[in-house]
Amino acid sequence: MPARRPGDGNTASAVLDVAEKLVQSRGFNGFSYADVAAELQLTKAALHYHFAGKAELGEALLTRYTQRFASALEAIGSEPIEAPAKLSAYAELYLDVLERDRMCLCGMMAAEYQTLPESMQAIVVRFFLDNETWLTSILELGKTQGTIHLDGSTRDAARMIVASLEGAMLVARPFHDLARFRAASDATINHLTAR
Amino acid sequence: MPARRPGDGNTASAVLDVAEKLVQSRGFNGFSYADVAAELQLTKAALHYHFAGKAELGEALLTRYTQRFASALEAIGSEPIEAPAKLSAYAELYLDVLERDRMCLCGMMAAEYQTLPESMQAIVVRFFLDNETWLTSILELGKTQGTIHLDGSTRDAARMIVASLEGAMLVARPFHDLARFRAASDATINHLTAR
DNA sequence: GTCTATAACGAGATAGAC
DNA sequence: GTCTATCTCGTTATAGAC
Repeated sequence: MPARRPGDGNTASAVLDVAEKLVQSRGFNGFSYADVAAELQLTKAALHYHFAGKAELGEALLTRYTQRFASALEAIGSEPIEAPAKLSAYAELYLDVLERDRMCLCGMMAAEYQTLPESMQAIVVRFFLDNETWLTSILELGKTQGTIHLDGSTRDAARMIVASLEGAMLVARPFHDLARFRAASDATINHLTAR
Repeated sequence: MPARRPGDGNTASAVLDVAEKLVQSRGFNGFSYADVAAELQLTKAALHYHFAGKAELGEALLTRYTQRFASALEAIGSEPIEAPAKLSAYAELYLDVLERDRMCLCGMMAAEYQTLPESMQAIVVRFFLDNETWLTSILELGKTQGTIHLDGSTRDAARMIVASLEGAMLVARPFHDLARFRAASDATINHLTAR
């Protein structure tokens, strides 16, 4: 990943990188154009050229993030591993974020949900729905394989996984404690694994 | 709960009520003195008399919230019911918050953690530690009673409960869906209950 | 694409009258 | 305890030069 140079056509992407980091650590209401501009040694006006307003920047952030996440899910889905391993790989995605001392972008925005423009709210909601749908399919696969055992519905279990991992990130971050996340993550996955 | 009248000595408490609602729904960085003043038909200057600055207001909010929560835990601890019932009562505390379309005050502030004054950060961290300690004692009780079965440590299980419930609130709120919370909450509690 | 300059607004906060 | 008035600063955003 080469460093950005003025006018090299990668500015928009560099802006997204910096803004993403700021939102994931400080929240959408906790950062400003000035913060991004300072870090990239640009002016606020230059940012407005690339992203007309904060809402547009937020939409772009969410769109890129959710697409990346969807690609990661697709990759995990294609791996020739059993369902429990796919769930562990899923949890790893969250851990990767936490390791950089960040909150899930959509988890952060779920907290700030009521203050977001509608265009952004819609993307946040869809992120969670898509995660649930993907997890549901993995859980179904596990049931077929006999590697996953569930008491209730696969949809409910999928929702529980999302909630547990998002909550584990939320709580672990103030403690700077990856072990806190791992414990919650492992307990969640393990208890779904057939005995 | 009688309505507040100017100068009746309940203004500080009324300010806390309004600010608490605003923080729980919009976040600490998502509300302003102007919002509180408007709702109470006061001026911003009057608020500054009661709470010198936003940091002091935030500390007061957290202190009151955590004390109330601690009282609720003490009450549940004293009830003559078995450990699983105590855990259900614990989950009810979260549901009560969600029913008013609010996030846990400390869960919200955990998201915004990096932007908070240190005085507030310390209270947020202690809230989670106190919850874990209380839950750990309940889980120990359950093990003694034979009503709770755990694979790992009581401390890890306590942390998992906190994370799951906070995460379930976080995700359920954008959907305005109490059932989403209940499903995650029930699954979490039930799987700890001895079979 | 990026800049300077500035507009327009809202934020947290303070002084001093009542 | 509450007010009016004001201050200062940071925010989003725009106009227009380069």
